[in-house]
Amino acid sequence: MKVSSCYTPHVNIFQETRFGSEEARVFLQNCNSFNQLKQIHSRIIRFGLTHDQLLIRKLCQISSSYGKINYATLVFDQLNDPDTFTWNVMIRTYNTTGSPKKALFLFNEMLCNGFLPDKFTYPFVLNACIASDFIDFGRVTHGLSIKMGFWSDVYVQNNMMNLYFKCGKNVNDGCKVFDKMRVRNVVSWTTAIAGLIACGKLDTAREIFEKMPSKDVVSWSAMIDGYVKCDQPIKAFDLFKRMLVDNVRPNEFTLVSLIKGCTDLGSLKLGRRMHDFALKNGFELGPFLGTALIDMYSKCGSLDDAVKVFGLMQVRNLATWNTMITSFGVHGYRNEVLAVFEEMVKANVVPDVITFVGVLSACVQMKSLEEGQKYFTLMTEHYGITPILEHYTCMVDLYTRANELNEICAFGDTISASTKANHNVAELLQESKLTCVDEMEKLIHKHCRDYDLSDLVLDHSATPTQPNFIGSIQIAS
DNA sequence: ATAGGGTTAG
Repeated sequence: MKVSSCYTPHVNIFQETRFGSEEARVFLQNCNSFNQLKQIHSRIIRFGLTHDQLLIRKLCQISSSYGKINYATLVFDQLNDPDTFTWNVMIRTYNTTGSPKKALFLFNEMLCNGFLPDKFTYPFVLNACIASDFIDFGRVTHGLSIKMGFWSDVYVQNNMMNLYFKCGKNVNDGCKVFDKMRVRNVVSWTTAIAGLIACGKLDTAREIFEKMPSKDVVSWSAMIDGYVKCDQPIKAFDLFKRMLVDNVRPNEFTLVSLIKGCTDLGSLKLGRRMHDFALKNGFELGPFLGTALIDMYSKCGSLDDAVKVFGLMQVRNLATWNTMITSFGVHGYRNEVLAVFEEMVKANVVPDVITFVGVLSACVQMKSLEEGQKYFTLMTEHYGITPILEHYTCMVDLYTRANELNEICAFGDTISASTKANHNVAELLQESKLTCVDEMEKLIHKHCRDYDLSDLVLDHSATPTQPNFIGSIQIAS
């Protein structure tokens, strides 16, 4: 046995014996992982360099950039004199790690300690206000930004507009901000369009869209998605065709909206067409695109294709699993529902309320009280999920079949206590009958027309690496 | 270092 080939010497990134502020700075500059950062940090402590505020600030900033908010907070607390940049970094990281309220607390602390925000601080803070649904905090910030002279910054104004549209659902205030802006960029226009679409002002949004001096993918996608959301998929596809003519390359967002439009139309033909478009143009089957396709195929009647897409997906998220589970359920494949559920658990994906609606419904289809009880207990005790009306409805169904009167009565009390008066169980049950395939088909024929994209000519030889690949798509005249 | 658009639901 050759010992030498097995022996790998321990690699130490710190070869120098001397480790001063200068060396630490260089190491931090070249640091490219959180683990390395921790090693450098421990060196800094061991060599007594913690008095160097610049080093500590850098440590804080870099750990933030890795999203390690707890670590960053510990470091931040050791700073005697954090600069505005570092405050900003901390506020942003609290936002991106899902604690927008803490971001606002930090902003408050920043002001109390006499630190002045700069033009970067406001966008972070406004985002935190939106995420926390704190419109009043946002208004105060608005006033502050004016007092401090940062009002004219486009970033500040765009975020302000977003606050009023999104958080306050306040069309007037949002539009006021937009009107008052002297300089607008694509984001300003798109924010206004998206804001108006939430508030239901689709026509006004379209007017602004047409006035836009230059539109990018996001602007087109926002408008397209608006039509899909407002139940006007045909208009969405018309816009999509115009977008291609304008040589704007669609992205995953655009396609997901359009596929949703196919689902709403119930058009398998158009859905396949969009899938084909995605494949031919080299789109990856990411969790959003894939999930939208699974849902489309399932609801348009082709469970086989839904399963195929699911099988091809490299990255799946919770919605992907839920959609597959629900799809099997709707099509009556209860054993598959449970199989997919077990696979999901094995893949370490934590199920949620929706997952168990699918799972318990499958138990009802199997008429298996035993399975139902098993999963109900798993849901409440192992996953700590509070049951919703749909879960109770399944359990009542199972207990009724088994003639377990005591259980039914117990559930009856729970349901009465936990649901609002306007929840009508009978209505829900009535609606659920629509999932029977015959009814679905009737509905589709009644309400949906097959929209044809045959005038859209796709060049199959186009490859995603060609930057101007859209140029190969023509609209036949 | 900052901003706008997306999928699932008995």
